Amino acid sequence: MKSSNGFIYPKSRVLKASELPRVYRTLRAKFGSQDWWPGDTPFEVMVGAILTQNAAWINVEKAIRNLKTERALTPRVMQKLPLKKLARLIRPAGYFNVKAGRLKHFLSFFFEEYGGSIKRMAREDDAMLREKLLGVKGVGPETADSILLYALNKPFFVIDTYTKRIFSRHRLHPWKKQYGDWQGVFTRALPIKTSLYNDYHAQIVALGKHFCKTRPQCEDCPLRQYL
DNA sequence: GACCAGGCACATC
DNA sequence: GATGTGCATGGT
Repeated sequence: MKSSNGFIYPKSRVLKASELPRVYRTLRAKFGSQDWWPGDTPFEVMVGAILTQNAAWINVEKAIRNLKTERALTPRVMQKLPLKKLARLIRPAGYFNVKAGRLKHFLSFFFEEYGGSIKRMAREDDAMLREKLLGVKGVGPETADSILLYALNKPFFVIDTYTKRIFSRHRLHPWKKQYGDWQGVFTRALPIKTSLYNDYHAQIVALGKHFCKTRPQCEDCPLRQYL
């Protein structure tokens, strides 16, 4: 199987969805509990979820550090911050003009719907909250689910590029490959449990970062046994 | 200098 | 409904 980065992967058997719990245990045994998301407060997690869109996390950290230095990592302060200044602070995260706008859109939503209160937001009905988040310009399915899962501890499984890449390689993918189809594969195979969804996605990212990118031939990939 | 990284909106077919 | 494109920095 040839990947987008040009490497030839070993041909895999078809991984079954019913094996996903065991795959998790394998990853967990290799990487240990990941204890995600890296963020001090729910608001920081939400901001990080927008900033990390198609960006390397190391660069997101720089942007967040800038916001902290300016004491701008609170809803009220960030909302008052001029768009240009916000863009300048988050510059290292890339697409800074776009993302500054997206943060502003999110803040408007956050204040209009919940008065800038995480607690009030968390009291919203789960499915309704997801719909509302998806209505915010700049918040797509992955960002919405990241916010729901990692900022608000609600059971929504996050699908990202790593997930699609890794499990496609093991030939486990939905017939249609839209976000919701992918999500269904995992939620149908796993118990609905926030802590599991949380750590499973974190394990996938750990795997994606350390193996499928830097060691694409997978001599020592923890999932090699499933090929 | 090319390629990639924890996406999304929008245009076009 | 699928596919293509713009957005942009910083590391490899």
